[in-house]
Amino acid sequence: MSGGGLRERKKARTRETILREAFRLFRERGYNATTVDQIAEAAEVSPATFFRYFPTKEDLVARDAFPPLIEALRAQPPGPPVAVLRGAFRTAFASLSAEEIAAGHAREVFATTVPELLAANLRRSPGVLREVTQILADRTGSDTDDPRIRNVVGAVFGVVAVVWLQWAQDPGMDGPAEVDMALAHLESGLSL
Amino acid sequence: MSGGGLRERKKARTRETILREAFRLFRERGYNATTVDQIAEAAEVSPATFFRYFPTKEDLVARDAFPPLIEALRAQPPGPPVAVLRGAFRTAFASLSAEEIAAGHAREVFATTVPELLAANLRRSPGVLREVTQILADRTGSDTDDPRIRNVVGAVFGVVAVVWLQWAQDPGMDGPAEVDMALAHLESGLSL
DNA sequence: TCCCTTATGAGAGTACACCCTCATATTTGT
DNA sequence: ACAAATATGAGGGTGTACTCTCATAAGGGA
Repeated sequence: MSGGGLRERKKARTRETILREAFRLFRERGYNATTVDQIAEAAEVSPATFFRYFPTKEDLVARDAFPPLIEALRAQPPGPPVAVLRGAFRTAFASLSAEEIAAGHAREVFATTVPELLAANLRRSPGVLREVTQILADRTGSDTDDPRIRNVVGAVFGVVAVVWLQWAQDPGMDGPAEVDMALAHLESGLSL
Repeated sequence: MSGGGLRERKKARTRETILREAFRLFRERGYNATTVDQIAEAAEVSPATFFRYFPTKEDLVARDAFPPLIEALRAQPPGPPVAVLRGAFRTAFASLSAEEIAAGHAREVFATTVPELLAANLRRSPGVLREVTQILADRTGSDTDDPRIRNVVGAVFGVVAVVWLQWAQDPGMDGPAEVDMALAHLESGLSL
């Protein structure tokens, strides 16, 4: 990871500096109130350079589509779809270090706090939803647009989203554990 | 409703003209590619006047938080939460005319297509979720932050959202009916 | 009819994301 | 050590949402 020439390392460091300073400023004065010029100045690069690293300001916060989930989903043993998805979430979280989860959470807090960022993230959600739906359909041998699969995916992600929202507001919460419990609840038919 | 002085009527007409022309332009050239100046010109008002009617461009598309749902929810007979929510959706849709549903759908298509608008709509979603959660908690006599209620709300809205997304892409679909079927499926434990 | 309130237009002005160009500095391969 | 490739800075430029001010016009009540 630390390999590559000096150029690569400098680029990576610049990139991290920009990210770090940007999030610091976001935290201090909010996303909208922070201008690109301010971020550039704090990171000691020119505004032009900022845009060479991040095409848009939103890209600072756009995260990748949680690839571990897809991978974990493929590796799940057979079972009812909700259980399979629950297992996938569990496996995916287990594959991350505590630091990774914490970092992801910090970013997530922004993403759920600032609507513009939420939208930037959501922009790629349909793709994830489709992919998950596709995998589940393949596994169960049903059609891709089987409404039942669609409903399962919707319900699961709805539950996860709601836990996520709550986690963003209550940092003391154990997010992954809470997700698992919530999915167990869904699995058992949302009983009271 | 058509009462009031001439002033009121003119204002209402101006407002509708702006909305109509704006959506026409959006349809023709897209949301981002349509400037406020163009909308103002098409509606034959000055740009300044545009902003007197709509504080921001996004407000053209921001819809109210589907008030019929809240109302219908309060009026539901007692029962398990998922069934109550399902009934609320059914009642809410029934209270709307076909035109209203179609208009809402058209607007929805924009809202799911253009990220900026998605953000504008999402901005009020947490409020709706909280309100629905609150009502359900009151009805069942449980605490507002009872995870079970939270999970139910998440699952229901997740399912509805997924149907909604599909509806936005397939205008031939009977949205309300599909929502009802999907919620019935959820109610029965997402069986395959 | 006269006055008061309010809506509008005109137009200049601001803020900020994002682009372009070109000169300079830094790194890499030879 | 040198040349080619590339990263950066400086700084000017653009588009567009949104604001402000002020003069004019239009509606409403007496």
